[in-house]
Amino acid sequence: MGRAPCCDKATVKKGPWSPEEDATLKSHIQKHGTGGNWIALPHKIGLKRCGKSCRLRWLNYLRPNIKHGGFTEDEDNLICTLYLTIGSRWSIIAAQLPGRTDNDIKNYWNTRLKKKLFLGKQRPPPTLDFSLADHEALIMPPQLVANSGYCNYLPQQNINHGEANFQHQNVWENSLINIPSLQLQEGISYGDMPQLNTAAVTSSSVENVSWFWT
DNA sequence: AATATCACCAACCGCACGATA
DNA sequence: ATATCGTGCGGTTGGTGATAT
Repeated sequence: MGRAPCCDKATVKKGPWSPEEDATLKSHIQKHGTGGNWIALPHKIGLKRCGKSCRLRWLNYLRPNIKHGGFTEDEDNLICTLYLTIGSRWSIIAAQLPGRTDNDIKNYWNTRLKKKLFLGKQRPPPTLDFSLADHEALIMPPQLVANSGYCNYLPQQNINHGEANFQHQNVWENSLINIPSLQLQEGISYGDMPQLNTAAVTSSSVENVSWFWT
């Protein structure tokens, strides 16, 4: 037996939100908060919506200080850098971009940035397939948390030698390296994109991560 | 002008996880 | 210890407008 659905799908309304629904939800949350229970919220305010749908609508659209569209070059670079570093962990990436939602960034990546970054390339970008513990170790050194910065991986050796070591380092102030530009400037084809050597990545040895050109 | 294809994005779905009874 | 529930997340879908043929 599967898990019980969170709402009655026969009676719940789906599809685009009307301005009236938006106003009802926004007004209630601004006055009373979510009440800590999204499932109960729609019943309480008379919306024929699933609680999850209300939560999504609030977080992605109605919440104050949400920015839509108009991504800057800096934001592009940060998204690309973080994606190449931690993969599709959109909530973590969104946390580095004030006013942006994970859904927005995910859509932006899937529809535009991926194409921009890998324009004309034959294969999709490499997936970074290593454990959660490794992700955490890679992206959350103490300095990173303290400074709300992020880490980066930079090539140490000549890329023509078939193997390049990327050294973990924190990136401060204006020292962010534009990975997409770097790849384009160096004329590296997609086939040269680094594949993560997962065997080289452990929580205890993240200072030097090896990548291999394929 | 009509049709097909593409691009974008809001919203849905199912799963995993943590809290709690 | 375990079952249940609510929440958060990432993947995917479907509607709509823009563009190409």
